[in-house]
Amino acid sequence: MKNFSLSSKERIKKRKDFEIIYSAGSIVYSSGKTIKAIYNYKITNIDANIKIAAVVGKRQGCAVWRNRVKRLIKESYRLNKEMLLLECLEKKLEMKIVFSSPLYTEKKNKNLELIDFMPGIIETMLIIRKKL
RNA sequence: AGUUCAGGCUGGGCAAUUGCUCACCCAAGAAGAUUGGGAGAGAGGAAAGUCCGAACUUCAUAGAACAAGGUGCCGGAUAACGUCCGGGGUCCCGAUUUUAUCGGGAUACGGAAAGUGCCACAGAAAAUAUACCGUCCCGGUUUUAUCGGGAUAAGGGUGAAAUGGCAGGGUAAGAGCCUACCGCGGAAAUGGUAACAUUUCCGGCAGGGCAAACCCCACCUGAAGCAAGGUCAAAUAAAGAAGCCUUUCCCUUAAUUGGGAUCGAGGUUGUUCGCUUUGAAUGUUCCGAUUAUCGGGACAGGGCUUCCGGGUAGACUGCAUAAAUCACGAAGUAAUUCGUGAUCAAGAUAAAUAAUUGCCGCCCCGAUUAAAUCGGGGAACAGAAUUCGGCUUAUAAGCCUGAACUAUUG
RNA sequence: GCGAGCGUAACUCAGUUGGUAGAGUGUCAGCUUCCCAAGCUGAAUGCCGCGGGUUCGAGCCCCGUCGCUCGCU
Repeated sequence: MKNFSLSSKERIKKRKDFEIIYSAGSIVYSSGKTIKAIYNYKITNIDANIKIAAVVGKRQGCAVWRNRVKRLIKESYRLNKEMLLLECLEKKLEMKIVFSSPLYTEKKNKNLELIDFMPGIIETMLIIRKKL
C-alpha cells in the first residue's frame, strides 16, 4: 500500500457507518477546538484499515468554500496518515474517523490555507494513538 | 484623451512532484473480485436562483363544456415560451429648428359605451351632476344694505382628478348658443399583410380615473416529476406449496408450562472414548391384533429442509450523439433557417476535477529612472448532479462598439 | 433535485373593498406607599426585510431579490 494515497477504500461512504460513528463514537478536540474528530474502532482479522470522512455543516459557507475545506482536511490527513496506519495494522483494528471543523465559517475565514488545518489534524491523530 | 450611460466579448497560461474520478489497453489472477503498469479525458458565464418553456418517464384520459391558473398593440422566428427580432402607438431626454424633423431611451400597451364596485381628507358637487362665494334680472322691506323668487356655469376657492381648450361674435349676465382652429366621436377613400397613418366628409360634444379591483373578450394549459421510471435482489419476519420427521420414562403445572434421565443429531479428533452444543407437542378418529397395551393409516397442530411470489437494504440502469459544437457558404433588415465539412469534448453519488512549488503574462504600490530593472502585494462572482432553450441575479480586471459631456491641440 | 410558508416596536403577534400603523409584555417618567410589589396615568420606540413598478396615494396589488423555517428518500 502506498504511503500518501487516499483511495475510495479509505473513505467512509455508507450511511450506516456514519450512524454507527455518531451513536457510538468518542470525540476528540484539538487545542483551540479548530478540529473535531469522532472515531470508532473494532478488532477484525480480515480488514485492518482506517476509513475517514470530512464533514462541513451547511450553514458554514457556500458550496465552493465547503468543498475547499473538505479537500484541505483530506489533504492534511493524506500527508500524515502513516503515524496512525502502522499502529492499526499491528493491532488489527478497523478504525473509522470523522473530521470536522465547526468553528470556521465563510464570513470569518474567507481564504483558508493548508497550514490552518495541518497542526490540528496531527494533534488529534496523536491523541487517538495514545488512547489505543 | 478622460468621465458617464447603453450594448457585446474574455473570465490568465506553461511545467514539475504527490493525490482523486472515469472509461481503455497490457500483466498477475479461477474471476468483469482485487493488485501493478501504460497512455487518455476531467466544471461555468453564470454550473446559482428554480422564475418560465420543452424533451423524457409514469399515471389518468370517448368527446365537448365549465371551474382554476396564465398570457394580452401588430407581424415574424422557434420544438415551445411570459423568450428573441422587426414594426406601430404613447411617454421621457437631447439636438436642430420650431411645432415639425432627427437621434437615444422606457413601455404588463386588449376592453371603462356589457355589468358591478371604489375614489380617504378637503370641497357646493367625486359621477343620474350640483349651486357655497359670485354674476345678472324681478319683487318686498329698508335705505345702500338685507330678504325672497328666478336665470347662469364665465370667474373664485378645494383636490391627485371638476363635465372639452382658446379666440371672436352673441347676451340682462352667460353658456357649443353660433363660427374658425385644435381636441374628441363616427363614416368613407388611399397606403400598409397588420397594428396604424394620412386625407375628406359628418356630428356641436356623447366624454373623469382605477381592470398590477371584481369582471368581459381572445388565446394557451391533464397531473406529477430522474427522489420520474425500469432491471437484479441479501438478511429478518410472515403467507402459500412439496418432502421428511414428530423415541421412551419420571416429576411438576390451569396449560401444547417448567425440569431431569434415556435416546438421536451436530462440532472437536485420523478413529474411539471424553468434552461440548442442541432437540419438537401432542390431540382426535379409523382399521387390525389383542383386550394392560402394541402396530399401521387419516385429519388438525408442531419442527426441519427446499421451492414460489412480493419487494426493503443495496447494486445496476435511466446517463452522456444531442432541438449538440465549430468553420465556411447561401437566404433574410434581423431573430433565425438551409447546405457542406470537421469534431465528439466531465459523468461523481457522504458526491472526483485537488495540494505544494517554479517561470511567464496582467494590475497596484515603492525605489532608481530614457526605455526598462529591482523589491513587495493582489487577481472577482462562484462548483456540474437527467438533458436542452430562455429569463433573472452575483461578478475583480481587461478589450471592442455607439451616444452624451468635459479638456487640449489643429 | 422537487415542493410549500414566513419576514411589522427591544420580544410575541394583530392589521382586507388600498386612505395619517395597533395590542400585550418590556423600558422610562409621574401618582399611590414609611419602602417595595401590585394598581392607576402618561410618554418614547417603526425606512412594515431590501429594490423597482401600478396608483393621486402601497404594510396591503404586481415583479425581482435577500434571509429564515418546514415537507418529500
